[in-house]
Amino acid sequence: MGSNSRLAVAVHTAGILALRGRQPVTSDMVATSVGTNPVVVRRIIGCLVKSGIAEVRKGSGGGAFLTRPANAITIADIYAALGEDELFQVPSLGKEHECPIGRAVRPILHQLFSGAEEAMIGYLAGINLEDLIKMLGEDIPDGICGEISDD
Amino acid sequence: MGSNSRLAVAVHTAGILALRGRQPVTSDMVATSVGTNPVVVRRIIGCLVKSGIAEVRKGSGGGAFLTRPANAITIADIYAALGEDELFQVPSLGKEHECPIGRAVRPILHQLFSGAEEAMIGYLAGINLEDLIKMLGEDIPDGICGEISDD
DNA sequence: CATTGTGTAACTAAAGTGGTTACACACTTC
DNA sequence: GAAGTGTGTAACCACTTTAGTTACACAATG
Repeated sequence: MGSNSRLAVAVHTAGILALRGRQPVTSDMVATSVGTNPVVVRRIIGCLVKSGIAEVRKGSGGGAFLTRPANAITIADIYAALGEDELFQVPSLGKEHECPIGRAVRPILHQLFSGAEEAMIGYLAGINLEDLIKMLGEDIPDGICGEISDD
Repeated sequence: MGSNSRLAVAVHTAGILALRGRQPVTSDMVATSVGTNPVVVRRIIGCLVKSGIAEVRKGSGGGAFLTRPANAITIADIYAALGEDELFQVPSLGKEHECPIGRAVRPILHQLFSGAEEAMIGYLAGINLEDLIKMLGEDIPDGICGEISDD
């Protein structure tokens, strides 16, 4: 694709985990809700686990759940968990035959782009999972895809 | 690649045009400075022209030049000129078998992601080509890759 | 009219994602 | 301990995007 829907899947996943509290959620359930494959979800959840946002219990009755309360997890945390490359790349040049302007511009571009990325991350840092759930509003159903309601 | 170095090329290109003022710059010259192919540069310049930032004169002695003073062109203008997709995509789901949460989450994600992109663009809008040139500092040489100095 | 430079098409190559299948391993539960 | 459940991960395919390159027609200068 080239286009990143990874963050969408990750936020969606984390949102579900937040809704379910300490109830473990299987990758199958999340996949059904997101509309993708369980393996795709597991790859994302793996990122969340690696950065300490989520935890996974294996075996029967297992699944993933958040390690922190929803209001202690920002979207920026989730973004960082994915470990994406920089938004904009500055192509590296050959060492020799380089234009002096070309050489001078590159560090400026780096600075510029990292500033832009910071700005974006700053925005994401201002929203946490609890906010997200609140934004979902009243129409949150009790079950994920009708499969489960609660114990 | 998947990674966007297009913005880097575009900003680099626009920077050179800004440095050269009304002197037309050929795609060959820019390509040498950027370290890429003239065609790649022409594709980028085409975007700049389409959005009114630059103009192109064909034929001998021709090339591209900016239509506005450098301080009237922000990096956000250049970013917009490229016509990139949204930074983060929200995957579209099949219509039927959709989880109610899945359905509720998608518009929230859209809102979230466009907010993030706005934040980034806002940052880019705060920097114009004149700022960029100033950042280059004193070590701006007089020529692009030593080929030309001035008329 | 010759030269120069753009615009564009066409093709190749490389990389990232998503989707899928398959299977070993861990953990729970009985 | 045995069975069942769910994860982790590898392997592979399909698709998309981008960069790079060659080639050539067309426009404009001089």
